[in-house]
Amino acid sequence: MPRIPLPSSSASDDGGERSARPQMADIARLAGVSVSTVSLALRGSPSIGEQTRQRIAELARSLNYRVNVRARNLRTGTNRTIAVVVPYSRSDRHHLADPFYLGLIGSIADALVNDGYQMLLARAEEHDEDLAALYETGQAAGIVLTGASRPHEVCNQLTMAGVPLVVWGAPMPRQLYCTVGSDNRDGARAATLHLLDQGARQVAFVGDNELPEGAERYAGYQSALQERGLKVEPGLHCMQVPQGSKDLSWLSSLLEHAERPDAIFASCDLIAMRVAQGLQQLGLRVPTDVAVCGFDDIQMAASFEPGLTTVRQRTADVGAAVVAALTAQIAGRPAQSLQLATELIVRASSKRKRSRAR
Amino acid sequence: MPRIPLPSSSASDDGGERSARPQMADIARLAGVSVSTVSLALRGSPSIGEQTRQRIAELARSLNYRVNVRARNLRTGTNRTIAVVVPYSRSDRHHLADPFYLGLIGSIADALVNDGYQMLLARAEEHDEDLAALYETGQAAGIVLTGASRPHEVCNQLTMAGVPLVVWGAPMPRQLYCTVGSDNRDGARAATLHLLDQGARQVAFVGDNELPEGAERYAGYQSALQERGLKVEPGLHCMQVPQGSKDLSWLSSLLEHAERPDAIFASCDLIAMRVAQGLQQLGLRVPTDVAVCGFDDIQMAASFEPGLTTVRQRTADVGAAVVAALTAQIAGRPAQSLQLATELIVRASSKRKRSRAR
DNA sequence: CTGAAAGCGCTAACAA
DNA sequence: TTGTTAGCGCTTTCAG
Repeated sequence: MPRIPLPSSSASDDGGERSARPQMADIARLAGVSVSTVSLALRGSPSIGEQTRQRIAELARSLNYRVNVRARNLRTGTNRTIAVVVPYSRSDRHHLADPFYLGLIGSIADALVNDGYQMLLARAEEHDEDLAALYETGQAAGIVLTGASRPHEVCNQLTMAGVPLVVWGAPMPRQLYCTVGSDNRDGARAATLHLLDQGARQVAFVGDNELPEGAERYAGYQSALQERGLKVEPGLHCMQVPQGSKDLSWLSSLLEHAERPDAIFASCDLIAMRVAQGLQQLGLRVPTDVAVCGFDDIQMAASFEPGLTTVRQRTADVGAAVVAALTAQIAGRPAQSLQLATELIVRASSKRKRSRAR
Repeated sequence: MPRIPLPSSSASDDGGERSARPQMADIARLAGVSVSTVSLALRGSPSIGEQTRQRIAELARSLNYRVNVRARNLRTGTNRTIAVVVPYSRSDRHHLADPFYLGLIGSIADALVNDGYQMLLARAEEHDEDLAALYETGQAAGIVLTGASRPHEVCNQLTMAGVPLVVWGAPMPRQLYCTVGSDNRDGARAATLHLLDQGARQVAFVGDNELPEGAERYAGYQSALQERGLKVEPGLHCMQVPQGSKDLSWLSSLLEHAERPDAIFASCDLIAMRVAQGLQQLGLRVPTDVAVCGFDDIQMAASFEPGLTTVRQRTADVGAAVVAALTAQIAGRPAQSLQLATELIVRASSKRKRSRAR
C-alpha cells in the first residue's frame, strides 16, 4: 500500500532547488511514451523510431528541457569534476596576488574543459587535512593542489589513500604524490649564468629559499656560481621582501655587502620589479649599475620599465600536463612527476653594454 | 523476478568513479542494522539509541566512511553549487592577466564558502549563449558573471528565464539582471578632482570607455572636469594601450596635445603603471611633470615606484554582496543592484609640491 | 527505537 | 520499436 513520503516541500525554502523545471516524466507524458523511451530518444539511440524521436526532441526543445546532469551522473556513476585547491592564508596573500597564479589556474581550467571536466575551485587553509573530503564525499574525481608552499605529509597521505592528486610545484625528496612544475633549478641556473655573462661579478639572490620552488631556484643560482668558480655568499641572499612599500632596508643592506652586488636574481617577477624599483629609488640605474632578472614572465614583465629579463614558465602547457597526470591516476595508471622546460627571456633589465661586458 | 541489470562494469573505465569506497549499506551490514538506521545515526537523529549510534559512528570512522554528497543532494533536492563564469578570449587576455580579478574571484570564493556553497569555475567565450545550461542541467543553483565586457542581451534573457544571476560591474540602461560593482563614476570623479586639486590643468584619460566600467569611469572624469568649468577634450583621451611593450606612440601623441597634459587618469592600475613607466621612458618625471592616478588599488600599486595614487575597490566586500544578491534570488526574492563605495588612496604618483599646487 | 518502503531524476537491461 | 523494471546512494515517512 503506497504511502505519501513526499519530502516536506512546504515553502520554497528547499535549500537551492528552484522553480520546477521540466523533467523527463513531463516529456514522456506529453509525448504519450514512457520515460525510458524519452531517455533513449534524447541520447539518439538507434532503437527509437524516427518519428518518435523527432516528436520527443521537439517537445524537449519547446519545453526548454535539459537532462539533469547530477541525476545522470549518479545513475551512471560518472564524475567529471576536479577540485582545484588554492591556498588561503590571511597573513601572506602573496600567492594570490601574483598574476602568475591566475594564469596557471586559467590554464588548468582550459585543459580540464578540453577533457570534458569541470573545475571546482576550493580554498584551503595551510595544512588543511580535510582535502580528502573533496574526494571521499564523491564531489570530485581528483584534486589539483596549487600554491607555493605545500603540506608535504598531507599530500603523501592523500596519495596513499588512493586520491588522484597532482600538485603544482617542485618535486621533493620523499614524495609519493605526483608533481608537475617547471624546471626551476635549470631556469635559475640559466638566468644566473646569463647575468654572469653580462659581466656581473657579484650576483645576489632575493627570495624565500625555504619554499619548495624557491629552494630549487636558489640551488640553480648556486650551481651557476659554482660552475664559474665563484663562492656563494650568504650575505648576498635576502630572504624576505616586506609587503609594505617604504622600507628599503632589505635592499640597502644587501647593497652594503663588502663587494656591492652588480646583479640581482629575484625568485619571481613581482619581487624582481620591487627590486628594480627599489634600486632606482636608491639612485642606482638598472641595468647599468645593477642588472636584474626575475622568474615567471608574467605579462607585466614585458611592459615594465626597463623590460624585465626573466625565466618564462610555460603556463599554457601546464594545464595539459596536470590534466594528463590526473586522468592517468583516475584510470588507475600511475602518473609520473614532470618538470617542464623553462625559457630565458632576455630584456633590457639585464643588458650590459658590450664594451663593459666580458 | 529479479534480473541482473548491473551497469556494464567491465574494466575500470567507468568514467571517473574509482576504487569502491564504503557505502551506507556496508556499514549497515557490519553493524547489523538497516541502512536507514545508519543514515539517521550519522546525522545524529535523537530517535536512535545511544549505543547503536556509537557503534555506527565508530564503524564509519574506522572504515573512513563519508556520505556521498551527490547522492544526498539528489535525494534532498539540494544544490549548493554556484558557477562563477570568467570570460575567455584569446585575443584580449587583459582581464585574466589583471591581478584585480584574482582578488575578486578569491573574495567571491570566500563568501560562497562562508554560506556553505561551492564554486564551480567556468570559462565562457564572449557572447556564449549557453550559460543557461549550467543552471538548467542542475549543475549550479546560480551564476556569477565576472569580467569587464558583458553580453547584455544574454544576461537579460537569463534573468527572464529565471536563472539566479549576478553580474559583476556597472549597471546598464535596460538591464533586467542584477549587478554588483563599485561606484566607478564617483571613484573616477574623486580621482580627477584630486588631480585638479594638485594643480593639474590638463587631465588626460587613458582607457577603454566603451566597456561598461570604463564608460562609467570616463563619465566620472568628465563630470569632475565640468564641475571645475573645464572642457572635455577628445584629444586628451587615449582608448587603447598596445599590449606589446616598445611602442609608446599612444603616449607621445597624447603628450603632443596643444596643451600638454600635466596629469593622467588611467582606467585601471595596470594601465596607470604603463603610463607612469612610459612617461619616465620619455624623460618626464612622475609626478613632477605629469601626475598619474589609477583605479583598483591592486597590491602592487603600493610598492610601485612612485607609489601609485588610485581608487580602491573594496574587493573584500564584493564577495559578500554578490552572494547576498544571489541567495536572495535563489530564495525567490528579488535582488537589488548595488554600487559599492570606493576610496581614494593618495600616494606619491600624484603629489605636487605645495608651493606649486593651487 | 528500528526497519520497510518509496523515491530524488535518470539509465539500461530485458521483456514484450 | 517501446515499455517494464530495477536501481545509482542516499533520506524520510510511517508502521511495528
